[in-house]
Amino acid sequence: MVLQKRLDYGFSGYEVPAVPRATRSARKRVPFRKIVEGNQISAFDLLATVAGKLLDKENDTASNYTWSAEDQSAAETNTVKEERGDGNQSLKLEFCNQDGAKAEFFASELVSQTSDSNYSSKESPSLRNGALVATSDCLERADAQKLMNGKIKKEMGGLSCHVEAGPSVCGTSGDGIKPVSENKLLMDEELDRTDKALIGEVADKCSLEDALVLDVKPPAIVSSDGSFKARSYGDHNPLVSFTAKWDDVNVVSRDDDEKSSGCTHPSPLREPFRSTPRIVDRRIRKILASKYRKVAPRSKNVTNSNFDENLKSGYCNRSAYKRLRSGRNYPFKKRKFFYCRSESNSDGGTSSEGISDSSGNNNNRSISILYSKMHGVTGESSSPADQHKSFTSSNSHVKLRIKSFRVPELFIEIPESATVGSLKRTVMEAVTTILGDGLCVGLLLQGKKVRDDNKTLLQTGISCDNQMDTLGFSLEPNPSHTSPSLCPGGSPLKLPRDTPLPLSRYPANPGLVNQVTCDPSPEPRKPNLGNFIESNNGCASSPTDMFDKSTHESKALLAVPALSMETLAVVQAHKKSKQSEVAQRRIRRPFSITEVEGLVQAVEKLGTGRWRDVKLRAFDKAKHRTYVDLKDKWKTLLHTARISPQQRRGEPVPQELLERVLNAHTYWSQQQAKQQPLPESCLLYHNSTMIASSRSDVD
DNA sequence: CTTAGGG
DNA sequence: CCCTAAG
Repeated sequence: MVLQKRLDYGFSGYEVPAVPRATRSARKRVPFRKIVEGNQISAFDLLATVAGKLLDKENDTASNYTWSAEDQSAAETNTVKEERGDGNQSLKLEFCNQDGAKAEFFASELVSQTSDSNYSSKESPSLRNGALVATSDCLERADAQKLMNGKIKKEMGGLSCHVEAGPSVCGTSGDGIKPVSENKLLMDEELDRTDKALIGEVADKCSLEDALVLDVKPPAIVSSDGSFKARSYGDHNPLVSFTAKWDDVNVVSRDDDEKSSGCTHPSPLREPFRSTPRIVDRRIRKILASKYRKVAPRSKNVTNSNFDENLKSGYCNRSAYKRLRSGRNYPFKKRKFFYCRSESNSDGGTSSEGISDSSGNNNNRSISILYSKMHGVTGESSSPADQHKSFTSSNSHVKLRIKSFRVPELFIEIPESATVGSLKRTVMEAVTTILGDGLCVGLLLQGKKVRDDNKTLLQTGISCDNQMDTLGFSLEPNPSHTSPSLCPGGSPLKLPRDTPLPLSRYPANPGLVNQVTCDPSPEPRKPNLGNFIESNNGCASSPTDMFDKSTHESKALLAVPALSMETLAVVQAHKKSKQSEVAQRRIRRPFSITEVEGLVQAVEKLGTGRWRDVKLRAFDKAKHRTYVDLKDKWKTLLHTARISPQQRRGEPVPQELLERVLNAHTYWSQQQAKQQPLPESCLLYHNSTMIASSRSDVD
């Protein structure tokens, strides 16, 4: 069974620009939180939710308008259209992604006003609140994304698994997740009076799970009998399926005239569900024709928009297999952690071990940072005036501006000897796992950007003794992924200076810029610098000693992005015995000439098939060089020696060494060939040509 | 755990 | 550098 990856993210209080209509105020702060299945956040999801919340508050005069936005990151085309019918309003959001999955999202205005409370109160209390409903015409797909309204969840009682907003869930480990109440407090501070009132209203009206938490994407299947089946992933009940009759599902039903009929009614649907796809198709085609091509197709991201692709079940399975297969932890291979952690729902248990587990017992001098605050900041965005302009310049298009967001609980442990670049990459990897590609991470230290990726953290001034609150990370659009044409209107996303926001969880849009400031970690740090010196001592005789004085052997980087409390906990449960399981790709440490010299020498002596001996002989004290590393280095050396000098990169290896590499290789190949009887054909070939020539002077 | 190779 | 199949 494929376990779904779940991602919990949310925003609160980011600004939504004015719906292009004069009667609407310039911007609305829209608090919301939502959870999706899959690890890809797209503007699509964002938009759907935002739109829903936006309309929640937009109860003014009925008039049709259309607005849309395009997701820069995922090459999805989003169209948001408001429809009105029966005096109720609904918002429809259409999108399609590359692989043809099409879905429609409906954000129905269901906030109960006094006028419509007559039907909503009893049979479906949750319908009183804003709900987001989606349909999909890819029902066959196991990963078809569905939206359910709050009612389903509510009726399932304990299955409303995504109500993580509650302090009981968020605050368990006391490691930086703020209870909602506190968040709300912060939120309020951020808002001006008007917005404050607005949010208060919403909060009052909606329960957490119905309004602030919009549970958007549980995989669902619509069976032939018209019942709506969905799987819900409970905190403690990983895969619980339940069904609900369509009658109970609040779906927007539409006719071809595109008028909404009864979208806000909990009453039975009049229209067979199957009729929807047809309409969808039509619309999708339209969208495709008009807009889709404008979105620069970036294949990688595009594919990532497939939720099921992000399940990476393959990774997980393989990793599990590996864990079973061997218990080694050397070299550290923990990368898969990122891919597997959230699937581990099947482990079921949540754990209170928290992250402390992961950093414990680490004797390396490392900085444990608990990034508990992330808020956006941008230096590059234009002036507020420009931004405002960009929002209002083009009618019928919505430009979302996320003022800030926060990625909670990005836990990172990294040696001081690590480079800034590796730190960035570590953070990036953590974040990317959540967001998908399209972002890069910037590092700010005391407000200044740290650009030199090659400086070590120590050199940069990031050390144990440092106040971690001076450190900041920024999520920036990946330069290689820039696609200027964000929306038909042509005005790109502008990102303003931001203010920290509370409830927010994960950012959704690669067009965004945000910053991460990190608090001092509650984790016990390991500030014993004594070993530092030692670990590089006493190896003066080895060729590797000249190298890398500044780096002590570093435990692999460790980054634990927090997806949610559950996933975090699951991870902990997973590796109770192996704390170091969570780590990162090792730092790249180019071989110095001295090291190459030592390697060549050892191989000349020992041959190419005895890497363990080579390691022992020449790199015994270089703990970061494994025999596999040496083997790999030899491989690359050989390659380097064979290519033209122009094609070589990196620190040039003396030609003399390269020739020794070649000679040693041919010699030992020959030795090997002598021992193992060759096929006759080979024998003939070898005898006649190459062998004799280059075996002379080795050893 | 080591080797050998592909990624 | 990582990952894995094979010894």
